[in-house]
This record gives sequence, structure tokens and C-alpha cells, in this order.
Amino acid sequence: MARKKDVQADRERLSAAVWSVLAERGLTGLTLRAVAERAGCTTGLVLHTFPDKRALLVHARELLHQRTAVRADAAEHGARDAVDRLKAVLSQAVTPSGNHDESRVWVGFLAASLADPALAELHVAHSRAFLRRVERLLAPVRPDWDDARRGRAAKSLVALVEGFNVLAMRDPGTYSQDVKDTAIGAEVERLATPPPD
Amino acid sequence: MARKKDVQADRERLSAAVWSVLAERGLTGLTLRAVAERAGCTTGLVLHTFPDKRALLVHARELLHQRTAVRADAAEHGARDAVDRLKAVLSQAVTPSGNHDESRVWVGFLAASLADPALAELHVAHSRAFLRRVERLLAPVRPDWDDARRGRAAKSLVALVEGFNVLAMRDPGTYSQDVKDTAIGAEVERLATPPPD
DNA sequence: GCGTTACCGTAACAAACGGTACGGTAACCC
DNA sequence: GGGTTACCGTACCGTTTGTTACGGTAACGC
Repeated sequence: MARKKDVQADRERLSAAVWSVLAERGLTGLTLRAVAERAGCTTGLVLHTFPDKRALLVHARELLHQRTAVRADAAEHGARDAVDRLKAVLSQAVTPSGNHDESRVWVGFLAASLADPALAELHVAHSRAFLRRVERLLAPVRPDWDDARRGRAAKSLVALVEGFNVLAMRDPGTYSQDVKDTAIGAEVERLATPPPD
Repeated sequence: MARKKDVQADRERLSAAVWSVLAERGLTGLTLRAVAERAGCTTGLVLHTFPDKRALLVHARELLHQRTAVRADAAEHGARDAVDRLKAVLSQAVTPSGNHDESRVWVGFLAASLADPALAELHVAHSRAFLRRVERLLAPVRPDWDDARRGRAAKSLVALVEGFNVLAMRDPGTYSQDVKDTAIGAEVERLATPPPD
């Protein structure tokens, strides 16, 4: 036996490097050497921690999914009533952490998923998980609706959020934080207000 | 003088090849050799028609923008009243031509724009043009609103459309054509119905 | 039909890619 | 503290990338 290392920590650090490179240099610039440089090591460590590039991307994608889920949980937990919970989760989803880095990373993975079935599967799974979360939060807001009706409303809310993220990433002036929050707030209020039908 | 050729036709053919490769193999698979093979020629013709790869991508992006604008014009022209016009343009924007190829191409260009300022500028220009179109179509629907209010509503509609496109591309089962059309139709109807405020 | 000239397929280039193999180095156990 | 062993930086491999240069070929004017 000789020295031992923290493989898990290395994986997280390399995944963070993947996000950073993806946000800054795009999918084309996402090379093993660029990731290694960003993580302060060489390709040796990268390919000893992961079997190949695809596995690295898959892990980075899964970790990103996990982190966003934690953030959504926090937003959900911090809200008071049902309407606030829904609004908080949606609003948090369109609030960029860094200079829209998260959106850029998200788009990078989306484009990469067009050529990698494993990434495609992860993307769909993540997207559906968020949809289910919105459906769950919508249930106490509109208990008078049936599942089908709530499902359609949830899908529209998810589409609104995803659309704002993509648009704000490239044109943050037009799609400012205020614009996004106001739109989401108005939409949720409209869904929550009594008018039956 | 010797033989002459139709440069414009070559450019359109090569741009179409770019779309095809982008949809099928993704951004990573978008190489000059793949484009040449898809167009039935060699890289010789490609780099004699365009100075370099970036110029090829920019032209393909511009032509795509132009084509979608023509389609939107047609949808707008074919509708009867103001509400139908708005609904037709939005619905057409979420109706995939081929097997979501257009969405894949759109995402590919979006990801490519992260590393190419020229593509980024084109993307924003295209996005803003679509937003202005929706604002223009929304004007006769809600003449009682001021520009700011209409602008916010238009941005929400655009976000809804973009979001549906991205979501349906990867999960067409969950976000079916019926789901998208119903949601857009309901949203437009809601905007168009009298209830003031 | 022949010479001229533009076109574009062919081939090669340096650089960079993902991935492999080896060996020096440093940490652990006894 | 010395021997052992796992770690990972270094160097290299074959392939593929964008791009350049050349030359055969085919079409046009006369």
C-alpha cells in the first residue's frame, strides 16, 4: 500500500473544470487538455480519474443536475405558502448564478447530447424531474383541476422558464431579471387566482 | 476566360449541407469534410466558395434566419384576423419541419455562438427580429395596452415558443405537437379576451 | 478545334485531438 | 527510516482537424 487519494474530490473538481471551460470556450473548446489546465493538473490525472472523455462529461452532467436540484429544494423550503413555493422555484430557475454561466453550460450539454445518447438520456431525465416538481408544487395551488389540466399548465411554466434562460443568456439586456421575474410572477398569479374554468 | 459557375447556388447547397450535418452529427461532428461529403464534393470546393469555416457557418446561419422569416411571413399572410395571425406565427414556430431537425440545427448554432462572436450577433439579431414580429402582431390584438405592457407579453410568448422548441426536441413524447399548440392557443386566447387590466 | 483560363479534386501540411504507456516521485506501513 | 506501492506528470501514438498549394481537367472565345 502507498499513498491514497480522494477520488470523489477529484471528480468534483474536474467536473467543475468542465463547467468552467464549457461556459468560457463553448463545446468546441471543451478538450481534455483545457479541462486539465483549468483544474490545475494534466490529462494524466483526468484520464486516471475517468476512463474517457464521455464518462467525464456524463459525471459533470449528473453533478450539475444534482446541484440544481439542491438549489431548487432550498428555494422550495424557504417559501411560506404553496403559491410562494411555486414562484420561488420557478424564479430561482431563471436566476443566473454567475454571468449566465449556468445557462451556457446547460446549452453546451444540450448540444453535446445531440451526439451522445448517454447525455441525451440524462438531459431528458433532468428535464422531466423538474417538470414533476412543478406539477407537484402546482397541485395544492389548483386542487380543483385534474391531473391533465395541471400537467398542461406545468409544461407551459417549464417552457417559459427554459425559454427565458436561453433568451437571457444571449440577450440579457432585453430579457432582464426584472422582465423574467415579472412574467413568471404574473403567470403564477394568474394560475392561482380563483376564476374557475 | 474559361468556365463560369453559379457561386450563389453553391453557397446555398453548402449551407444546406451544414444544416444536415449539424442536425445529424451535432456540433462536434460538424467538420469541413463532413459538410463536403454531404454536399457531394470535396473540401476544395468548400474553401473556394468560402474563405474559411467560420464564414461558412455564418452564411448558413444567415440563410436559416432568412428561410424562417419567409415561413413566418407565409403563416402571417395566410391568417384571417389579428388573433389568427398571431396564433399562426407562434404555432408555426413550434411546428418542426423534419424530425425536429430545425431545432437541432438551432441548438447547434446556439452552442456554436458561445465561441464565435459573429454567430452570437446573428443569433441575437434573429431573436430580436422574431420578438419585434410578435410585438407587431400583438398590437392590433391589444390596442388598449401601452408598448411596455405589450412588450412584456410578447417576450413571454417568445420565451414560451423557444422553451417548447428546446423541450420538444429532446422529449417529443412529453411535449407533443398537441401540447404545444394547445398551450400557445390558450395563451393567445387569454391575452386576446376582453377582461381589461 | 485549339489555346487559354478558371475551376476544383488531390494531396500534403502543421497543429491539436483523445487516448496509452511508462517511469520518477512521494506517501504509507512496518 | 527503508522498502513498497500507488499515483500522476511526461512523452508519445495514430487520427483528425482546418487550411494551403498544386496541377489536371473541362469549358469558353475566337
